[in-house]
Amino acid sequence: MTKPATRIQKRNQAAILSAGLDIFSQYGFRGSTLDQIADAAGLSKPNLLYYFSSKEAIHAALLDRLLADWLDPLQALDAQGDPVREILAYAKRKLALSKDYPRESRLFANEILQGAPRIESILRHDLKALVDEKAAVIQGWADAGKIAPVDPYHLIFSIWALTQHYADFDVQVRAVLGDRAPYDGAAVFLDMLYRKLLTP
Amino acid sequence: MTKPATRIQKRNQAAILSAGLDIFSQYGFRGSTLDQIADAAGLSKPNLLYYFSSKEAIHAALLDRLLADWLDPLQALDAQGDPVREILAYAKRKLALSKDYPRESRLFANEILQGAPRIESILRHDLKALVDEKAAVIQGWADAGKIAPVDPYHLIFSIWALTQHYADFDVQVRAVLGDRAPYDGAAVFLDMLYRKLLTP
DNA sequence: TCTTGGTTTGACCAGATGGTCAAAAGGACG
DNA sequence: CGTCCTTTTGACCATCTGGTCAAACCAAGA
Repeated sequence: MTKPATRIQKRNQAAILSAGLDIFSQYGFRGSTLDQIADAAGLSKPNLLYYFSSKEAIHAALLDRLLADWLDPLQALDAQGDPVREILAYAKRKLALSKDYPRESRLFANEILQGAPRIESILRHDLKALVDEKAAVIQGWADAGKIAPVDPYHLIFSIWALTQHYADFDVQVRAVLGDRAPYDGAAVFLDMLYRKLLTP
Repeated sequence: MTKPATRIQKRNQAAILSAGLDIFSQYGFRGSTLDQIADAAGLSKPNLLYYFSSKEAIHAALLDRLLADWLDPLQALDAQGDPVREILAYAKRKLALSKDYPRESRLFANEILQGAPRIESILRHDLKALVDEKAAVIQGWADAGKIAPVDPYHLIFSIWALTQHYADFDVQVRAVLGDRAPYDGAAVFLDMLYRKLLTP
């Protein structure tokens, strides 16, 4: 029996979550302050705490929303599909996530860097189970000779690393590339890399 | 005419830097406190401030020490050597850095995530110059047909991403792999990946 | 218009945080 | 032992930080 959120509630909650994402993704949980977030959201601190009961609550809401979207692309890897195409498509989806949701990627990176205190159990259970399942699929493809015999776990790690790098290390990438756009070259490079790696 | 550091100075400065590395690499600059660092170093806060004039000073000393070691492996990439062997050796050196100095890797990651306020100019100048130089070398190898025609910048990014991932996302990697050792499989995987990618 | 419930705010609080300082304690060396 | 310089500490401070609360403000329906 939860009452429907009012127009103002929706607007302010969205503003707070966006502001929280800005701040938390840059400074991590401990390094972020409610004043910063309230400022970024255009609200006073007590007003912010009217919508979320604590700093923790904002962070938790963001992590919740993140984790679903984060595991989704791997979930979609289809054991019945064409192996190389499936893996390339997964890499492409992850790269698109980095491009379109870099703040979410950095929020996740910050959480992991701090030792993942709030999501370690999710990593240990949900994430591990999902990766185990998909690794078995990839191992099956390798055993059947449909792709080159690669360690499926490190293959998945490599996709995470290569795609998230462009969001997490954005500042460094741009410092090196100057005014050239990162993501076009990245897409071409990743396509070639995985095509050559996976061809038996 | 700087006086030579005493035995006690050396011991305490080393303890402070190690403690600072522990804390800063986990929580970032803003999220770390002097009390935490003093605790980890086994000193009182005023005593800590007797050796380093401020929180900033500890952090700056760590970044200084880091950056030299960080650029070194790429510097060693030899235009006269065998192309594939040189690039593989670079990847191997970076992977060894991740394995042996994970705290340094995470310190760097934290700094970049926060927008690299303290090292952006170094990235823009020193790092960019070094990468430009080595990218030209790799481009030359590609043009000469000695390696496959890959974008040298994204090749270098990929080495950074793939190696640092094991240090920066250590918690996640271990959560997925369970008790299996990450670095042995990683070395084999990276070797195969770059061998297949670079073979013309 | 009045009422009612959601919304916003200023003032406030306890504890944390970066940093200071004078004084005490320790070590090395004649 | 006495001296001098280094090292350590307890007490302290201003500011920041997460969070509370009562009161004021506003929007919308009766």
